Amino acid sequence: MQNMISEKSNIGVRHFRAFIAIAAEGSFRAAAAKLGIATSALTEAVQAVEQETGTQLIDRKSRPVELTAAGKQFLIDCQQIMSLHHRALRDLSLVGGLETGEVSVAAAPSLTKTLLIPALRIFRMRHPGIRILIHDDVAGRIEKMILNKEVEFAVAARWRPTTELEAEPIIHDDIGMVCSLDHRLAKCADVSFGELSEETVISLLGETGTSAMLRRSVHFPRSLLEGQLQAYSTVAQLMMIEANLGIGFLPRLAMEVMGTGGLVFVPLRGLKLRRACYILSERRRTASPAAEALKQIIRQIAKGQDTDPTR
Amino acid sequence: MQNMISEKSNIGVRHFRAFIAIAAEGSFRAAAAKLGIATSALTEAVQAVEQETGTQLIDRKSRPVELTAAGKQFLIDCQQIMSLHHRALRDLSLVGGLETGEVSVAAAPSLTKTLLIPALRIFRMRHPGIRILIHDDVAGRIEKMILNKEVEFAVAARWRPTTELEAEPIIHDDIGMVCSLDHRLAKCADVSFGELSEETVISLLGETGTSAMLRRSVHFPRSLLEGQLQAYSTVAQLMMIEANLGIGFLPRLAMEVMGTGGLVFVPLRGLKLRRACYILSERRRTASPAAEALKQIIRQIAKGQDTDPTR
DNA sequence: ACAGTTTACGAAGTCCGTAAATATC
DNA sequence: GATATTTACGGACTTCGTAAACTGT
Repeated sequence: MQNMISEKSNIGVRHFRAFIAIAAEGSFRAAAAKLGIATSALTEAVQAVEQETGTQLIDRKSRPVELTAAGKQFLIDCQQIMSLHHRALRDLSLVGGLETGEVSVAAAPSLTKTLLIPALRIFRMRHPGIRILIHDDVAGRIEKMILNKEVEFAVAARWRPTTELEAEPIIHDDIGMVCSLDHRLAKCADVSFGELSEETVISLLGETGTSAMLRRSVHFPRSLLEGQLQAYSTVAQLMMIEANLGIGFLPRLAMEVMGTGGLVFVPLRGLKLRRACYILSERRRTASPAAEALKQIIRQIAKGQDTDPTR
Repeated sequence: MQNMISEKSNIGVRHFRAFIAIAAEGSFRAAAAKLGIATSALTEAVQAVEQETGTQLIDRKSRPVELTAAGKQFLIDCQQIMSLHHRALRDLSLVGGLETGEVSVAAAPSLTKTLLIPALRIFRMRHPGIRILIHDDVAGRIEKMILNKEVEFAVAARWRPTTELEAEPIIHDDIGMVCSLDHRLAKCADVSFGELSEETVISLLGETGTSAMLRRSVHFPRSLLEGQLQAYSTVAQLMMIEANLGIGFLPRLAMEVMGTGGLVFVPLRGLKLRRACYILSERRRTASPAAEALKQIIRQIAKGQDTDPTR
């Protein structure tokens, strides 16, 4: 007798289904009807198991046919296997069908409010079973989180171009002066650097994407780069600006982090600075269906929000 | 999307095996080598699952290929299913392979010692994993035990022919006089009824297979039918005979219940009475492999023991 | 006799191998 | 450019249906 039992066996779910149906119906005929196949197929299936294991499962010498002792034990095993089989495939289908699962995203704070949150509102409605984990952090951290697989993708400006990351541009964000509604320049359509020489500048500590961009611009005055007041976070910076302690240079969307409140965005006259924002993903890694769905919604939202008329 | 997930799905152990191997080896190629099939078969198998569930299991855009989150969960399910699958078929094979299981037999006391016990000695050696349950009882009870499915089969003389029971003759058992070694007739080659007229007869209470047979025989003297001493069981009857309290009329094999001790079997001159002993089974019911194996051994033993030279 | 099961055989589908194309590193 | 995976396609094996033979009530 071959002892390779089940290692290379052809016995599969088909046989289990057949046997379970016969056991349940008490007859090959009824089971065949229930499964929608011919009785000969059932005969063949049961015989295959019996031959392979050398054990009779069903006693046909009685009507109605009756399970042998071994068959009764095997039936329990079959039912358990089929139950697991069913659950495994159903769970898998739910993931693919976006009915369950999880997606974790990182987002720059500036994009969280305008882009990610509106996208999430739609996504939640469409796929209420999917859990979403948001990590909002600064640009440098975000890229690391993707590479560490802590998040599946991110919505952020690009920090340092890496070959490991794929960046799909989705929205453009103008950089300009931000001040309080109460500021003397709040009502201007735009502002020149000459008008700003007396202003208190509130900047961020250390290097950020925006500060790097400003420094790279030959037109932007060096004197305005380092602020008299420096905040650690964008939120602190904006709170100070809102309190009219000074002005700052920020992307428009970053300003909107603070809500519709007392802040005004004033473009810089003669200097069109804009940063591109991207969906950042790890290269050579396929997004989960949930992540892909969320990305798609983000693209839609971004299309509507983008300040670039060429898109 | 079709929601008949797994109800009629073709996903089976083949797919699970393929996926598990790929996950374990981290590569289609290595998995194919391990399973001894072509990589294209693995591609096909994984794609089938992915298509059916609409969920990607493996991220091929990286080397080595990597399971997706859904794939990792599915892997656990696959392993569990395959483990059950393996165990179910192995258990079944063990039963068929007579490595485990149980068989219950009834036997007439007279046949237990000469037939069943020698058979069991062989059976135990060949199939030590099989549990055996022996019910020794009188003929009338034995048949009921078969019909009640308390035992799978019995070794006994036939009691009342029933259509429900199948009787396979295996051994013939001469009926003769049994007396103590110390009895005056103990050394005779045979004995006539005339020599027995003075003897004390020890019989069994009520009707037994043997007494019915003796009564049916026109040559057997009516005076010897009812004993002066009557015992309830064959053992008690034989003990009294051994104590030389009288003689009895019994089948030879029944006498041997008492061991090689102080009893002698003396044929009846001019009267060849013999009972047939059978393997009794329920009609239209297939024996378990263990039962069939035991039956086969019993047949072998019976062949050697049978007093009928025509067999 | 009748209903149920098995056998025989042929059609359709599944599985798997070869080899060429494509993708990743 | 080397290694890995997928695609295309064809042959062998499985699976299943039909119909006839067989078995049990």
